[in-house]
Amino acid sequence: MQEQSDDDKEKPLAKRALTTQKRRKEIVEAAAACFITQGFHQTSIRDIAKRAGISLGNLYNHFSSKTDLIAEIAVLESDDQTVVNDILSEDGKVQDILARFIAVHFDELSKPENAVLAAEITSEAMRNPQIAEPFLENRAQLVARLASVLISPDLNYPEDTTEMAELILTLVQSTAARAAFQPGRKQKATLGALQSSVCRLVGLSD
Amino acid sequence: MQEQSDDDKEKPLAKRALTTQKRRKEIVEAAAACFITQGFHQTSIRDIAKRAGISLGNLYNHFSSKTDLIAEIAVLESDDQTVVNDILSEDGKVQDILARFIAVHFDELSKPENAVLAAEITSEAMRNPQIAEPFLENRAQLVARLASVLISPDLNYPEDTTEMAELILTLVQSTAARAAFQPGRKQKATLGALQSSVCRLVGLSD
DNA sequence: ATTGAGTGAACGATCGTTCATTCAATATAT
DNA sequence: ATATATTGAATGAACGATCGTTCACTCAAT
Repeated sequence: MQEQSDDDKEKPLAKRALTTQKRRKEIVEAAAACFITQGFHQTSIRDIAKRAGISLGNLYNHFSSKTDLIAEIAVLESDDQTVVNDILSEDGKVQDILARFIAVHFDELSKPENAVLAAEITSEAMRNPQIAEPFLENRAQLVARLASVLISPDLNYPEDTTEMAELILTLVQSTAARAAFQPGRKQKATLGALQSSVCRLVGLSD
Repeated sequence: MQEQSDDDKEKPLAKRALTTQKRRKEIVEAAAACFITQGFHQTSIRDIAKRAGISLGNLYNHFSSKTDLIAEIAVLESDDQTVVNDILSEDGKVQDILARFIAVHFDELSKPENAVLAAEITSEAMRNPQIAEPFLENRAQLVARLASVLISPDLNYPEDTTEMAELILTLVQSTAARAAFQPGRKQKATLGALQSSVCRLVGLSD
């Protein structure tokens, strides 16, 4: 994997920058793991450094403060919603799109790690504007997409679609969080109830 | 207010025990206030003592540890659900009971202080069994009551009422939490959407 | 020669908790 | 009723641990 071309000046991503990028990612993943098991404010910088396998001082070469790290995690977690956002943008019958959206979003958020991290972020966002901003921005985007799906077909739906989209999103996310600590078998039943509930809300047959 | 009866021995609640009880309550209220603005783990014992207007050492005469205080707050907050529990036990038409339940529960949980504290407790309960236990117990009780309301009338409802009760409770609580940070005017619209949504879920006309 | 990742000691602040002590309220003995 | 002993609320200093952050320094990559 040796490359020595003449115009390498435009690609200064040498060994140095590459490992730096990798190291940064390792730190973020270690931090996320710590935050999930211990929570934001019960996790120390030393915990994260130890888990990432680096020294205490070196962590500060990649992140200037603990707050910055928390913010980064919050942003990355919110960005994971890109997948479900894409589903809502696909073509197809409304009931199919909704069903897929609910199933995928539910599956993701009912994983205990994600549920715990989401709860931590939610709690933190209520107090820390730096966390609330990306959190609310991503949510607004998701609501807008979902609302557009609710308009598109000819479901007789004269009401405020944005309000309904907010309500449905809230329902899906919080139901998934609740299901995260149920046994796997009951989870399927909860997902089923959720699916038919949303259908009922938007005026579709189950 | 002097009372000197013969059988006063059975009522040894003298000045001492009374002020102790009062002081304990003051500490709990101070702690709750601190937890709301700073969160559990960003609040120090010194913060609480200062807010309660007592010394650091004296706080330990009333609570043996910070964890105990957090647990006490969590229990008291969950016990506030007694009001809505009573509403569900009243007699009357199902739609009226449901509407009252939703309105009262929503109003309570959409107060920012309560929303913040609830989020804090939820997050903590996922990690701390001492918090999760009373939290889940009270919730189960509320779900049971709500489920019994869903059975009682002759709404054609062959499905699992407990699952539906869980879903409705989740919807009401999380919608209220979301509304807590909306302007007051939008809150009313959200409550309206919530009311009609629940009606639709249980098969009632709006 | 310069840069920046990497290290661990060190710093000052703050944490939860314990401690010795004071003092008013209560219980007991006279 | 008076004197005495005991209790427990109240205080703030003190302790050891841990916190987030900084620092001087090494060394490989540029």
